[in-house]
Amino acid sequence: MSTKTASPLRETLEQEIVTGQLAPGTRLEEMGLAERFHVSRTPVREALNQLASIGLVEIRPRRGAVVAAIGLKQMMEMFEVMAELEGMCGQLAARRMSGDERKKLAACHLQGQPFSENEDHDGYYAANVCFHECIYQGSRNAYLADQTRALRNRLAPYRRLQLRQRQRLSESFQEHGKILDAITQGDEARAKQLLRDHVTVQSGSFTDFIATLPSELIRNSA
Amino acid sequence: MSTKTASPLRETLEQEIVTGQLAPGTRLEEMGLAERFHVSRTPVREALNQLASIGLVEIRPRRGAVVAAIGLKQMMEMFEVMAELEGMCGQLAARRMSGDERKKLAACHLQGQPFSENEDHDGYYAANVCFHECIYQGSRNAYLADQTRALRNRLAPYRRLQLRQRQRLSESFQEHGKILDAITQGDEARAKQLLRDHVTVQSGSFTDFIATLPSELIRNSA
DNA sequence: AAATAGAAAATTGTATACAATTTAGTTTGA
DNA sequence: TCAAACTAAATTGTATACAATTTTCTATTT
Repeated sequence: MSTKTASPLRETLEQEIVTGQLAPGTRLEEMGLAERFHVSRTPVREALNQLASIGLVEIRPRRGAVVAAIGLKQMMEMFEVMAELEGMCGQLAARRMSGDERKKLAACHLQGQPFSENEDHDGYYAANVCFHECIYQGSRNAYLADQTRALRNRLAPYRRLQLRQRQRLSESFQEHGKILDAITQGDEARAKQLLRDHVTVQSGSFTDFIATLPSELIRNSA
Repeated sequence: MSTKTASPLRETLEQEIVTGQLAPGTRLEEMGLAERFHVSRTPVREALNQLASIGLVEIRPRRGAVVAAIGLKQMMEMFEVMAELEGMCGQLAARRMSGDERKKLAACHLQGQPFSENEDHDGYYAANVCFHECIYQGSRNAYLADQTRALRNRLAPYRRLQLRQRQRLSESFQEHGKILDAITQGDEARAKQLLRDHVTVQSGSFTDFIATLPSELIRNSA
């Protein structure tokens, strides 16, 4: 909505939430944010509204805004949807990607190799985003890409922790290799299945994933 | 966000957009809406923000808000996603619905029969919503249900027109019957496929659908 | 007469002021 | 000493005022 003030504000907060700088459950007081960004409460409220609409913050009427803490049930639900959307992206990408796009995807993949070998989590995280972004674009469905990206961002604070597990990096990299093959060969069904699995169970059991999450990040009674 | 004022305002506007009372492309001036609802511009802006986040209105910075007009390309993209989400709902519903829920779905289905036979479009539309809502609930995935419902609402102004086509009602009713069967029998794959087709091509060609849309409703250059 | 430039009006974005509700702190009672 | 109730402070929701940009209308020139 707002152009000059509220928009950068939204982006900054979104970034901090997605990266985990602002942990789920953190209170977001309008006055505090207004002072921090040297603006009035009005654009702050707009930004919070927008973040609430994405689901990144939760606004309880008359009781302020907090960084959204996702309950266990809801998180499983979101991963279930995420898997399907990622799978769909992969399927469409396998069908529709141009030759150049396939080459670029391969390049993105290789770019992650050194990070994977050196266990550079932050580096691999960036390469990982790039790889998946390529697939989103390749689906040739901008709306699907937007939705999938939004959900990925919303789950990012949790997925990020997951990638910190030992050996998760090399596993992820190997899976990317298989996905790249399937897409390169135009094998829609296989690309879909691989991407679905890649996201959901992340090659290990979902229970393992849950077990590694700090309990503070999970809302207890929701 | 806001409780007393902005929330009902949002619901009213959303309803009017979804039902087509406010046609795509209609300008939404803040002052005008403020006077109409006897409130200030502040809650109006909040409501518009929320509607923009759902995608029901488009806000161009410094240039006001209009009811979102979906371009042809984007509409096809959204239908593609919608089909997948509906199919997923059907698949999960076939797997997870309780006996009672299946009975309720059957009841919803039968409820639409008279409307279908009498060509009562408004009546059938309501029954149709009920039928699909049952499936959403049955997926036991509240997040998926929310997303699917939101997309359905966003496409509602266009789908509504489609249902007005001759014989579309009885076709839809017959398809519902098959879907009900698949879900009742727990045939996940078939339920998924049937619901996918039900949404997308709507049993006829997508081109036919496009051809029946008034050109005013489609944004020409986007 | 048409087109362009300028000015005025209207509309959006932001800030501030006010009202209402919630939360926290203190006091009083059992 | 603990609990409950009342008061005060803080925070959110709404309204209004002001600033900035866009749009429209008019006037002048070609």
